[in-house]
Amino acid sequence: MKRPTIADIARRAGVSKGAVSYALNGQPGVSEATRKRIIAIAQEIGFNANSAARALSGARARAVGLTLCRPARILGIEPWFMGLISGFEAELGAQSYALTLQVVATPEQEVEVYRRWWGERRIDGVIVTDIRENDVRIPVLQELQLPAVVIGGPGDTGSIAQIWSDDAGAITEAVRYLVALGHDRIARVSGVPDLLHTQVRTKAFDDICASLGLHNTITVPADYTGEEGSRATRRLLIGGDRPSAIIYDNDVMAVAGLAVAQEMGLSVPGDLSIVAWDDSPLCSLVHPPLTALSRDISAYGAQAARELLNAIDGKRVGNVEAGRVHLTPRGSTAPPR
Amino acid sequence: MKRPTIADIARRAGVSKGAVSYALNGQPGVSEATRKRIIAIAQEIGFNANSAARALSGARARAVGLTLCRPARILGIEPWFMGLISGFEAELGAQSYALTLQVVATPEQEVEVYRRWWGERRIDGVIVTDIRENDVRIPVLQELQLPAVVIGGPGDTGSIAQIWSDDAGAITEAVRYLVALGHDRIARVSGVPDLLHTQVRTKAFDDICASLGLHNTITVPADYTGEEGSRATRRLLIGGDRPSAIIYDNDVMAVAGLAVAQEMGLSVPGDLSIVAWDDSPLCSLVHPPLTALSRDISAYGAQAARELLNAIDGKRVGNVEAGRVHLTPRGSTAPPR
DNA sequence: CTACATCACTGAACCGGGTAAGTGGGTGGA
DNA sequence: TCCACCCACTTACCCGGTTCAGTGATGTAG
Repeated sequence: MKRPTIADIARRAGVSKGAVSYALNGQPGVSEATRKRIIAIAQEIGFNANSAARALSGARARAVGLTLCRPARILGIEPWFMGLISGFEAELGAQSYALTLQVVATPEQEVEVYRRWWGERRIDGVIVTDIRENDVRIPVLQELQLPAVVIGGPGDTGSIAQIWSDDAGAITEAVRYLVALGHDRIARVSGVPDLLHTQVRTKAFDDICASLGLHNTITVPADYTGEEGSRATRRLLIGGDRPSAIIYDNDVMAVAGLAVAQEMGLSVPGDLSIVAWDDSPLCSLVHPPLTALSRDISAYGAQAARELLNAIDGKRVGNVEAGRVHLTPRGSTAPPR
Repeated sequence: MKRPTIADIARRAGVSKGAVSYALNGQPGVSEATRKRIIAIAQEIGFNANSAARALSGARARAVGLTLCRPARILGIEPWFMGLISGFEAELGAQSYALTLQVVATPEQEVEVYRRWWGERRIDGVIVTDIRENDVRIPVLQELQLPAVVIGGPGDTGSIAQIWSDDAGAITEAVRYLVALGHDRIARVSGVPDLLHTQVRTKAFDDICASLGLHNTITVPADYTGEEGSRATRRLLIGGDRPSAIIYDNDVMAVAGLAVAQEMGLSVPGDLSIVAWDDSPLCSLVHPPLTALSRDISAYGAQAARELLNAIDGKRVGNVEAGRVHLTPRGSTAPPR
């Protein structure tokens, strides 16, 4: 009925609770026979060490934190975060770390949550996403000496580890592919411009377009929602010199863009080619299925979790590039008519 | 540098740590002047009570758990879970409860996670989703006396609180609407048949169809993924007596179904009407936008969190019906040609 | 003027693990 | 034979809050 403690085990085994602690943690100080007996008793009565007591005596909380700072309607529909979370879990679960989640509205609130969590010793480290230029969270993490890994970049995060994928290389590949198909009026609908990875992508897009001698290129900023994706697409398509291909910074906006094109009577890919960034089941769900820049988001998350656990263990962690992004051609891209 | 404790505050205020505890928790036993002084010091040095110490001395862990038992690729794309999580957060955050998440593969693993979390005193209660008939988790929750609320139903959950929405009423409304438009060959692509709410919906669908005298009705089971949605739709559309309308148990399958229809050269809604269950931005993103059964998922989650907090406080919680489901007509439904 | 209640606090025990220091018995080497 | 040393434990204290049983000072009623 009452949840068992090591004292219960000690009593049943006829030893002190110190011995039980040594036995259960694989420490030296007990004989193999006693250890086995103690472990058997623990199993039998379904013992689980009280995490609070453990955390209190200097050990770890065995939990890491993640804050999500996007409106719920984007969090829900974008596969990105859930993919990431699944990846974390795979790694954290194996080490029996728990994941603590908080949805917030602003980066300032994220800072507050970090302070609170760390002050309460609720977590041993945090995973930081959606990093911005001069992100307010970085100095706080350093001040608190709170172990962390940043997903995204590369950018300036001081001593904090970073996991990033080669966004610049990916967008370069996408543009080259479209150019090879014969496109020369390529537009891009980007994510939130404040985010560091948006900036990296925009710069790489401008660079490759310039170096290939493309002039009618444009990046329209949006916010990852379908509504903004539609609006941006409409703006691009009603203009005089309408693009023959659009690259979107997420799958949701790409799907919205496809719907706008269809609504306007344009054929995809005949009149307009579409490339989505971050492939997801959504991309192969629609008709025509969308050509996309794919990466293994779960693996990305797993790697981030691994690095965070290293950082928590005091190991120095530097910048790590996660698995490659590659282009998955599908029905939404073709030579322009 | 070192995170401050109540002992630090006590020293600075020149009182005992007992007094500090009383002051910070609004307990009687200190004068207003002293209380204010202590609170000011706590603020100044950025004090946060160590959650482990608090949990250890009999109090709450101030955290609730949620396990998700679906493949990552569904979790990611379906807005449902993230909407629910946002709803939880709104309520939990206000009471400064944390949400601990675990993604698992089977209901048996969920049981294990519950046992471990509860044994470790990591959580004060759990939110249970995707309830099945004779769900293995129910007896365990009762055995452990772990506070819980079940989302979904209504079904037999013994003494455990339930939050449910009127799925039967909703599907009845959808069928009546389609019949009013002139449809008489209505099909349904359902979610995983083991889940309780799928069974509730299937029974309600069969009942209303029978009572309206519809005979060419069929429910094809699927698993919420786009692939299965496509497959089920294809099966329905190539048959001899093809349906003029299909109701899908989630948005993802509905979008997949739309793509299949388009791919087969059928016009939506001309040749086929489509109704999605659980409205989401995804439904208004595609072309034509999908008629859907809408409910406020976040509010649903918030209510569940509220009930769970009540259950944790030892208040008796019964079955609660969450906000209504209503039909949102959009471009994907029309009278059959 | 005493008896008693109330207030504002203090001191110490307690929660359940982790762990440094201590203890007694057995073994080995000189 | 004696000492040193190791093994297998036990003892006791620590972590940082909460809480209960005092305690001295003050107020109040009889």
